[in-house]
Amino acid sequence: MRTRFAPSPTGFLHVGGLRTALYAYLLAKQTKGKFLLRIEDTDQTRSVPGAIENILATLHWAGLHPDEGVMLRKGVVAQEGTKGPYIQSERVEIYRKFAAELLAKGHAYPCFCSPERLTKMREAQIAKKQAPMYDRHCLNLSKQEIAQRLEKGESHVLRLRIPRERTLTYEDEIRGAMQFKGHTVDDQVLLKSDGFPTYHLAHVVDDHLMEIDLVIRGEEWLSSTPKHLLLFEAFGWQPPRYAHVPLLLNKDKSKLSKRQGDVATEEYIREGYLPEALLNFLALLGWNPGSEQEIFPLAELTEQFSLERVQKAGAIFDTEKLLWLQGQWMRRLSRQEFAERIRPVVGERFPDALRDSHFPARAALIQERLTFFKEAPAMLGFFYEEPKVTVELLANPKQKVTPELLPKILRALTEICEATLDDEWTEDALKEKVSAKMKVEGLSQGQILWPLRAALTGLPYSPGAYEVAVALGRDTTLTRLQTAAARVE
RNA sequence: GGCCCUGUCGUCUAACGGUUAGGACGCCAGAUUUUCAAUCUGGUAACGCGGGUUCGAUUCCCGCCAGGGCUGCCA
Repeated sequence: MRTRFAPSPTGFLHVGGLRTALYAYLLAKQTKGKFLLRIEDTDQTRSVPGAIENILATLHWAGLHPDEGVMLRKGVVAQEGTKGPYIQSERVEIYRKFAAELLAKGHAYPCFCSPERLTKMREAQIAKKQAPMYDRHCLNLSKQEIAQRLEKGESHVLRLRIPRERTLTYEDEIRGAMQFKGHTVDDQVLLKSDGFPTYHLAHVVDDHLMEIDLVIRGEEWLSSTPKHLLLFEAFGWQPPRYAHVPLLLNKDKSKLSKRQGDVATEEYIREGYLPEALLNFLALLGWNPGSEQEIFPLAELTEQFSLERVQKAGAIFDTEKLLWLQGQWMRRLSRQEFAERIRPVVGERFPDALRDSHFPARAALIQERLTFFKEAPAMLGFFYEEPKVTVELLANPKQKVTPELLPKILRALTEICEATLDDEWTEDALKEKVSAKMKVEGLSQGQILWPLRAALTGLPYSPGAYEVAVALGRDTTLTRLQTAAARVE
């Protein structure tokens, strides 16, 4: 199966677009077909420089690599495939040729109406509570007049002539049987006065020429589908199957917009989300596996995805679950990869981390405690700089550690550590000695371990006392205990 | 206004005539625990409304209501 994703280069990649791209990608991969990327830049006024690179880079981050069409090669925009060009602005001659065919066959007609007249016409229609639609003023022009005005080079567009008496039907892959009455469909502009095609013409021509057999796009295109069907028919082409995916919604259920939150995929990249987490989240917004599985690597999505299980109703883009998925995916990283990923992040603030041979072991202590890599420096800082230990931190009412008790506790801890040699400096050995000491001194676990952990880390919460002591080593542990002891005297 | 789409816990969703309406996130409680996370257990919470059809409707039909999309020489 050949599917495509066809964004407009108007800025960033919208998360809704990413989901559409994901679905198209999954179906292509599932059928061992091709996933194409086409750029729809027929609106000269909206194209933004750099947007193509930006969108491609984001798709690359997500791992949705196009097999054909526009793609990034060594960071540069390139086009690959035999059915190009894949950037619509480079295809205008093609569209003009097909537009001429439509004109010749009588499926389209030139329209000379000025924007002003059209605006007035619409206003009048609305005032009369009529549906705003082109009144076919130019359809009634005589052949000579048309020829004359064309001859003069008068500005005009080309409109699709909708057979008003027809009823257009098709079977949507997601929504089922669809039906539209011709007289409710407007005579759509196909070719603009600047010679560029509108989306409608370009979509039909391109998806036919590029042999796309399944068009996956947002629900906002549902009501223009009859126009597209008519175009395929006018050209005598087999139309593709259509799957209109439900919209992603704001909290108030309106179409997801920039105004009400982060809709740019880049924003989530910047936040530090893993592509696996975002894709997993997006896949489940509108699709379900029919099982109770929640965690889906891309490969499993590819295996299990099906349009039959795509939801018809729109889904509110609520990122709470995304956060949870992010945590899940963090924990799924191998220890080694996790360490490699956070090392540069920690190194930015603590250069020593870059040279630290113990770094992987230390990183392992926080893997299940963080959600984003950027949290790592704050959590591992105590390995690379002296913690700021205060009496307030060392004492803890909940653990029944009073300031008065601290000297005694810290002395006990120091004794334990002094009595534990380097070669027996393990969690088990320390545990054993600590519990023996507890009994002798009449202290509870909390009373002895809270101050130990606090003295070593300077943090109200952190990995456990024993883990930290072992990761820090005997010497540093003793030094920090002494520092803390000095503080409480 | 017209056309079209949609309607199950707060959110994402399962169910395809008969279920104590299931799961996940969130939230709450408990367990674990030196802290914070993580983890485990339990709890909270939904079929928009009204008519049909049927022995029986969340499920099928109709109407209503609500929300949304489109209604551009934007995509």
